[in-house]
Amino acid sequence: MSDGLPPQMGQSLLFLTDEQLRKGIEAMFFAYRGFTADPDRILAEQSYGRAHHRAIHFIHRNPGTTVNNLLSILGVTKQSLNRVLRTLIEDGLVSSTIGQRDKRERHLHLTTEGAALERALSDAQRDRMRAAYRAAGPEAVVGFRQVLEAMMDEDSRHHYEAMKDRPE
Amino acid sequence: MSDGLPPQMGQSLLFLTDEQLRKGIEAMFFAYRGFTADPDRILAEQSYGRAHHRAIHFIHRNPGTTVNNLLSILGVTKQSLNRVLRTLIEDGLVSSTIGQRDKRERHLHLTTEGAALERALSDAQRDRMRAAYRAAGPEAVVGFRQVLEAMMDEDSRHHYEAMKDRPE
DNA sequence: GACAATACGTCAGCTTTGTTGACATTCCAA
DNA sequence: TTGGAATGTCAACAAAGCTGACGTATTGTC
Repeated sequence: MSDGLPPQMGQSLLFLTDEQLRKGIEAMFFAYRGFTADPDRILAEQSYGRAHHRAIHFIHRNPGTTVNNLLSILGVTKQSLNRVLRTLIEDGLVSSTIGQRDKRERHLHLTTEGAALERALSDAQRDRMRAAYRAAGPEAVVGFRQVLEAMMDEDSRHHYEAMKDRPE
Repeated sequence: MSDGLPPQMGQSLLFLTDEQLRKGIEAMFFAYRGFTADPDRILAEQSYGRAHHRAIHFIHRNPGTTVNNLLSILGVTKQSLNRVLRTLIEDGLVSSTIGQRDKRERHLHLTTEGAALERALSDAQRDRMRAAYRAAGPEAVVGFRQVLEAMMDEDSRHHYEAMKDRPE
């Protein structure tokens, strides 16, 4: 064990050492900061926060979604989401319309103004993601997504898969 | 443009489409939830939060670090860090000793008890990361890390690189 | 038609974790 | 030696999460 590795570990499993895993954990931590940095700057100008960004993103991706559905995607309580949603509706970024089939439901859409903010936010976030993709190359991108998908909870994976191949 | 792609885009740049970038963004969002889920459960039992986890992790990785240095790694205000640090010191998980050379500085170490919690937290997080690595395979892991590193801010990358190859 | 369940909104109150501002202590350099 | 910079602490506030309770409208079921 003079090499610091369990003796039964062959060359093929070197990527599973605690050392490698620790690097992955720290990379995830630092990268997530970069991931949110650019949208955060835009949001701060309008005194919105990350919670608003998440709501806007998933309403954009699921036009007409109900509050309940959004709740299960975001994984927060309705009280928490409601606070965010209320300000977005008051500010005219999101519209809430009573359901036709089921009048208890509210269907959520981005207004023109909401879509404009969504675009600004996702442009900023995509720019960084594009730079990272370009720097790392196409094969790295495949691996990136594979590891991320394998890291998700069951629930998250369901939501992710459901939206994954839906056109923009 | 009947394929929905800009005509100048060759096969080699398909991984840079907005569609691909969006999938990466959503994968990052959902994966980060999984990434923090297991430690969060352990922390909740002791009425600690993610901020405590981060402090414990980086004190473990940088024994004897000063508050200021920890501050720049974590990227929060000193007041915010101080609150977390105070509870950890009161609870006997972290020791704070006045600097010999510069008496303004405090040097931070994990106590035996603090190291035990650190172990529990990182074991849980490593388990999930290991499962994801194993599922995705070694080549995917290389790509995963490459994209994450390219996504970091300058500051984060410096901190990451400084700790990267330091033994556990 | 009565009644339980569902969907949504809201009030109140608490926690965690971020922020700014004010302040004490310590060090260093002019 | 003294004034400014650096380090860390206390106080107060804000964003965004949480639980619990409750009201209202609507739907579905017995």
